[in-house]
Amino acid sequence: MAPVTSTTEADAAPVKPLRADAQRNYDKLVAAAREVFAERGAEGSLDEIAKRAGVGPGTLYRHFPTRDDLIDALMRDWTERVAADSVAAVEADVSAREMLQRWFADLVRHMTLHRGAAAKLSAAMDDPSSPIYRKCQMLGEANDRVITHLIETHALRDGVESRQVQRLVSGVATIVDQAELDAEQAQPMLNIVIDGILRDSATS
Amino acid sequence: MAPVTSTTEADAAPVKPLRADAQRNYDKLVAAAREVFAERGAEGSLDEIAKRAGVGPGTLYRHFPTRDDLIDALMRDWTERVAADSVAAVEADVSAREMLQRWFADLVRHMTLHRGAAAKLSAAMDDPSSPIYRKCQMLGEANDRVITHLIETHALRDGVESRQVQRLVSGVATIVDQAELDAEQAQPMLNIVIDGILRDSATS
DNA sequence: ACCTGAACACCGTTCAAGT
DNA sequence: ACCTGAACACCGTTCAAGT
Repeated sequence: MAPVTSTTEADAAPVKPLRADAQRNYDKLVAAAREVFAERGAEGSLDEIAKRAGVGPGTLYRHFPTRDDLIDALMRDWTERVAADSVAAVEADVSAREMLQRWFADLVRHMTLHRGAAAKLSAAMDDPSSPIYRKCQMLGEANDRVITHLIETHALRDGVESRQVQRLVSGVATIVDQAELDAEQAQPMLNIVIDGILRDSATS
Repeated sequence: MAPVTSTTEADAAPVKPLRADAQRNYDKLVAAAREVFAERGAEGSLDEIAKRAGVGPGTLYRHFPTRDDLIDALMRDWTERVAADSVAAVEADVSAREMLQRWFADLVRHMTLHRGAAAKLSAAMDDPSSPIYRKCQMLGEANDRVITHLIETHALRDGVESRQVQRLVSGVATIVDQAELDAEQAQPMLNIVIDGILRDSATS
């Protein structure tokens, strides 16, 4: 939620500058991909994306050799939003339980960017060769931020590892996505996870 | 594990008898599907399956109008194994924690029958129109058996619902599948779930 | 009643030709 | 340096013709 420092939405990516027409095509492809993935999910037709962007299929391949490269591009400002939410969670003046409830809800929401996104992110978590591996790392760092803070506060059980928590919540996000549940239906599952990592003293 | 009462492996399905050649093709298709799904996962080529079975593509469609009908057929004796494991878990003379550890490991193993199976089962859980919905219900009943037993033993926290537990463990199975983790790597996640549903008194 | 295989549609991917 | 679009390969799905 909190409107943290974020570089201005548009361009400014750390890639070498493109020719004007190439940049225009790049942007149109990303916009078209955002549309198609929103409608059809992560397996939406690449042909359709090229068509909507008004370019030939070869142009799509030149800019994005694989489908995941395209997904990665369309998540450019996503990372910042995730990080901002994790910072907001840590800085909030609430109980450990409430902090986890908010953060996990954020995590699930971010991972269900579009249909199939949660599954892709889950699979990429352990695959450094994936184009979206970096995005997963960022997600991991954001989760680390919250979990580490709670460990330092002695709110969590001994032995709780951030990585395991991330996997587990990713599993919840994937289920929410695949079974087309809405956000509220994730809460009971997340509460079990929270009870599973919170120290007994903090229990209801 | 326990070799519970199971009808003899082969035919004897409750469907109307097929003509001899049709039955032979049916069996060859199921066998070929088992192979291909084992190698390529749940999205393996149907063409390839027909080819390996030595039949035309039309024959595959006659017997199995959708991919999920084929998956359902190949899980015919799967249900019994799942049920048997849940009975064995309940009858085992072990602690609640150990019972859950065994049962959840069984559940994950059964759901990762082949690549993509866990995701399919998770999606079908809330979709009565799915050909494999019945399989999910059976899975649910097996899980109910264990969870209900533990509730009656007062081993679980108040408010724990079998359905939520099933979804959560399905999430773990899906992650295990997608990130290609092996069985042992699921244990830390499952332990969190167990801590999340076990009453405090039973904690390590 | 069941099977075959040609035919069609759709999609991903490549690449020669163009600017 | 980048784009186009034809061409190819592969796959799912249908259906007329056969037995």
